[in-house]
Amino acid sequence: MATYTPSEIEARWQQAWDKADVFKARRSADKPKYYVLEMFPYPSGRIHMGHVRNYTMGDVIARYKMSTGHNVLHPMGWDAFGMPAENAAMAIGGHPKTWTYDNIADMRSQMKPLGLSIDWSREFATCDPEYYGQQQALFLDFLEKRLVYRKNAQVNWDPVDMTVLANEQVIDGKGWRSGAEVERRELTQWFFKISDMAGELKDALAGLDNWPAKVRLMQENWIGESRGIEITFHRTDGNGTIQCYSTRPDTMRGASFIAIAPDHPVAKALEADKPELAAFIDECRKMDTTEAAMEKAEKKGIDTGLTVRHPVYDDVELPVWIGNFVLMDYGTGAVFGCPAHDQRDLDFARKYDLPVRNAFFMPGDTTEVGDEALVPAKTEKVSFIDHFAGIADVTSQEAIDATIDWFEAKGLGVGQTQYRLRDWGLSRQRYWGCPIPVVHCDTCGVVPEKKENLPVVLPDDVTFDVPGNPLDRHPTWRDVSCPSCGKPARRETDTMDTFVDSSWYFARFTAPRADTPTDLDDAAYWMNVDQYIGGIEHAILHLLYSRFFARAMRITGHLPQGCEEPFDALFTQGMVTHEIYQTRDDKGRPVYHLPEDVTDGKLADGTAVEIIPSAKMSKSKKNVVDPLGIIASYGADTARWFVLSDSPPERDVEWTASGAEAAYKHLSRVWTLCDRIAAMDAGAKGEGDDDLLRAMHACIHDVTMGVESFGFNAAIAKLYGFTAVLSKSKARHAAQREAIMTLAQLMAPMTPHLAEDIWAHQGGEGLIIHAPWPVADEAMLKSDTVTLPIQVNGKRRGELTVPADMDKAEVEKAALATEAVTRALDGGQPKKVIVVPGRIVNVVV
RNA sequence: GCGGGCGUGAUGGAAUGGUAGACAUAUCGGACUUAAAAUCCGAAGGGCUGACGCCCGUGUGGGUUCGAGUCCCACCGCCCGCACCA
Repeated sequence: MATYTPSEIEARWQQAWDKADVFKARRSADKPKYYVLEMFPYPSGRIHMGHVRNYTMGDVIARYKMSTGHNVLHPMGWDAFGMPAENAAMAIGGHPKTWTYDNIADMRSQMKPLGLSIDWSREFATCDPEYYGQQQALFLDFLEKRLVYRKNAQVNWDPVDMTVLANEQVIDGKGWRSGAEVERRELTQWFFKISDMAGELKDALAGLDNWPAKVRLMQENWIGESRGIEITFHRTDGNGTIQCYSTRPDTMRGASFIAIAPDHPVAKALEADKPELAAFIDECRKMDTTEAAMEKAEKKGIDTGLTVRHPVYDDVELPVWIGNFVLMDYGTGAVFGCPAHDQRDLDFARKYDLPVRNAFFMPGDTTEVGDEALVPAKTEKVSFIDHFAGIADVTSQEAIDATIDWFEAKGLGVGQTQYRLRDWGLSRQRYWGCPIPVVHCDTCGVVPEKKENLPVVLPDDVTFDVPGNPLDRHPTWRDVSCPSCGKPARRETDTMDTFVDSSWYFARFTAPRADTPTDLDDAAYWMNVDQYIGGIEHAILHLLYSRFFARAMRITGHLPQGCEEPFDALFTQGMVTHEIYQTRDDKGRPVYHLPEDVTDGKLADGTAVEIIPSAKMSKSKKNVVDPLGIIASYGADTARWFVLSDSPPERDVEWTASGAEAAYKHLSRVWTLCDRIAAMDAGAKGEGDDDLLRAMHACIHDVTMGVESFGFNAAIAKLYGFTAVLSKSKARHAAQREAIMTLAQLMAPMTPHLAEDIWAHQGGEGLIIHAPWPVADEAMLKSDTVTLPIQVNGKRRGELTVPADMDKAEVEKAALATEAVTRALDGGQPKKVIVVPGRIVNVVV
C-alpha cells in the first residue's frame, strides 16, 4: 500500500501553484477584493514557530477567501532596518546590508516550503532604496504640512545602543531592546505631531468594531484623555500669573499649595537669586524622569517663597512650591495641591506641614482627613462643604462639570481636554535606518533635500569599529552643498526610527513598484487591509503609529479618503510555547536543554531533567522547536495543522512532540483513506449514503463557521469527527468519493498540499484552489427525527426521540409519558412543562 | 492604585442560557503479531451501588431563571496592560 510522503507531495503542488501563478494579485472589476496581511517579519535569519502560526492563520483566511470568490491580496515583505544588523556587524564584522540581505534570502527559502499563498512578486524590504526613498518623499511632504517638526528635547539616551528612545520604548527605565539603564540628554530631534491627532485617534477607536476590545482599550489608555480646566492664579507680588491644570477643580476649597515643575519658567527665573532653589532644581534635572525611576523617587519639594491668591477666596494665599513630581510636558507644568482628596498631595502636605482641608465629606460622616486622603469614585455621591459654585450633595463627576462651567462663566478658567500621548520622536543616531532627507546649512538653516535627489542612499563604505553613528564620520557622504544656496552644508546624519518603516508598508504593498509612495488607484482598490493578523505586543506602538500615518498620508495626498483606519479587522494571535528542560551545573546555575535532546524526561546519559511549565519559545531557554526540522520529518501540512489545532488562535498554543506526531498520523490516515476510496469498485453495493452525506453537510456548515470566526481549533475538531465517520462508512463509492473530495476542500485552507493531492487522486477538475468553497445544503442539515433530552427540575433524566416537526403539545404529551417523568411525578401533576422545540424538554414537579 | 482578561478531567481545550467535558494528548483494555512498533476497535470526571440507578461536580459564596460553565453581585487566585498624568 502506498504511504503518505509529504516531502514529495508538497514540492509537487508548490510547483503546480507557481506554474499556474495562482497567487498573483491583479485588480479586477468582477470580484470583491480582499486584503489579508500578517505583520511582516524582522529578518533575523531563522523562521520560528511563531511565524509559522502567524502566517498559517493568514493563509487559511486568504485561501478561504479565494475559494469564496474574492480577489485576494496576500503579500509579504521584510521589516529590515534596525539594530540587530549593526550589532552583528560590530560583533562578527561584515556589513549590516550583507547580513540583512543574506538573512532575507535564508528566511525566504525557509518560508517557501510552508506553501503560503503569497504574491511574492510584491515582496520588498524596508532597506531597499526603492522603499526608503519613497519614505523620504513622504517625510518631505509631512514636513511641508507641518506634520513633522524639530524641537530641542530632553530625550531618553540609551548608552549601550548610543541612540535615543521614544518614551514608549523605555520599559522600566531601560531601553526596550538593549535593557540598558536610560539616561537623560538634550538634543535637537525630529518629531511627528501625533499629539495633534490624539483626540481623533481616540474617538475613532469606537468605530473599530472588528478589533479586539482589549487592544482598543489599551490604545485608549495610552492616549489618555482627561477633561479638566486651566485656572489662572495671580501672584501676590504682582509679577504675573501661574496657570494650573486640574481635573478636580471641584476640590478648590481644599487647595493649600501650588506645585510647579523644576523646569517651569517661574522656577527658572528664581534660580539665579536663590542658590538653595538652584541646588534643588539641579538635583531634579539629574534625576531620571523615566517612569520607573520617578515612581521609586521620594516626593520632594522646596518652598519658593512666592505666594498666589486663591482664585475663589480672595483672602486666601497659597504658597508656591517646586515639586519633583510635577512634569513640565504634561498640562501646564503646574498644579494646585488638594491634600484632603489626593494621596500624593496629602503625603506632601504632611511632610512639609501644609494645611489639610476637606472640600467634601461622605454623606453623614464629617470626619476630617487624617493620613488617608478621601478619594471616592467619581460616580459616588458626596456632600460638598459650602461650595463656591453652590452645589451640595452630588457625585464628584457632576461637581467637576458644574465647577468647570462656573469657572468659565466667571472668566477664571477655561475647560480643557488633555492627552497623555506625546509626540513621536523619530530621530535615531544610527546607521542602519532610513536617512532623514534634510541638509543643515549655516545660511539657510534646515533645508529639505530636493525630491529629484531622492533617495538619499546610505553609503556602503562604513565601519563599526568605533561606537557612535558611522554617518557622522563619513565626510564624502555627510558634506554636501546646500540645495537652496549652494554653499557648503552638512547632511542630517540621524536616521529614522524603524517604526516609521512599518507604519505605511501595508499601503506600499498595494503598488510596490510605483515611483511615488503609493499609486492612488491601486490604493483605492486594495485598501483597507480587510484582515490584519499579528502579535499583541504591537497593540500600542505599531498600530497607533500606523493609524497616525494613514491620516498623515491622506492629508499629504498619498492615500484616498476612507483609509484613515487602515486595518478593518485586527486579530491578535497567541504565542507558541514549549516546556523548558533544565538541569543544574555544579554551582547550582540552570543549564537548559533542547527538546530534541530530551526523551521521557531524561537526557541521553540518563540524567533526569526538571520540567518547567510552558513559556514562549526563546533561544536562551532552549525551548525552541525549529520549523525546518518539523517540515523535514513531517511536512509543512503537519506543522500548519498542529499550530492551528490545539488552542483557540488568540491564546498561546503549547507545542508538544506527541501533538505534532498525532497531527502527522491524522493526515496520513486521511491520505490512506483517499487511496482506499479511489480503489473502490464503483458499482459495488453499499449502505448509509444518506447518513454520510448528512454528516458531510454538517461538517461543511461547522467548518465554514469556524474559519469565518477564527475558530480554527473547533473547525479542526469537526474535521477529525467527520474523518472518523467517513472511515467507518459503508456507503457506495459515489457518496464516499463526494465525501473525501469535500473533506479535502474543507481541509485545503489548512493543509493545502494534501488537499490538492486528494483532489487530483479522485479525478477532481483543475486545482482545488480554484474550486468553489462547498456550501452546506440546508435540507441535509435537518433530520426527520430529533432526540430531545428530558429534564426533571433542570436535571437530565432521560431522552426522547420524536419526529422533528412534531408540535409542542404532542412533544409535551410524549415527554410526560416517558418512564423518567412518570417516575418523578409519582402519580402527581407537573407544575410546569417547558418545551424548547428541537432542543430540550424540562418538567417541573 | 486603575483598566482588562482568565479560572472546566491527568493535560491542551469544546459547549447561540438548554444533554458539561466535543476534538486531541497522555492513560488503560482488546484485536493483529512469536514479540514489539505501526494500525484498528473500545473504556475512561468523582463517589455510592451486585445491578437499574442515585448523589456530587466548571475557583469560592450568593442571586436571577423552568434551566447557569455561560447572565448579575461579592470574594479568592493567576495573567496582561497602564500609572507621580494633576
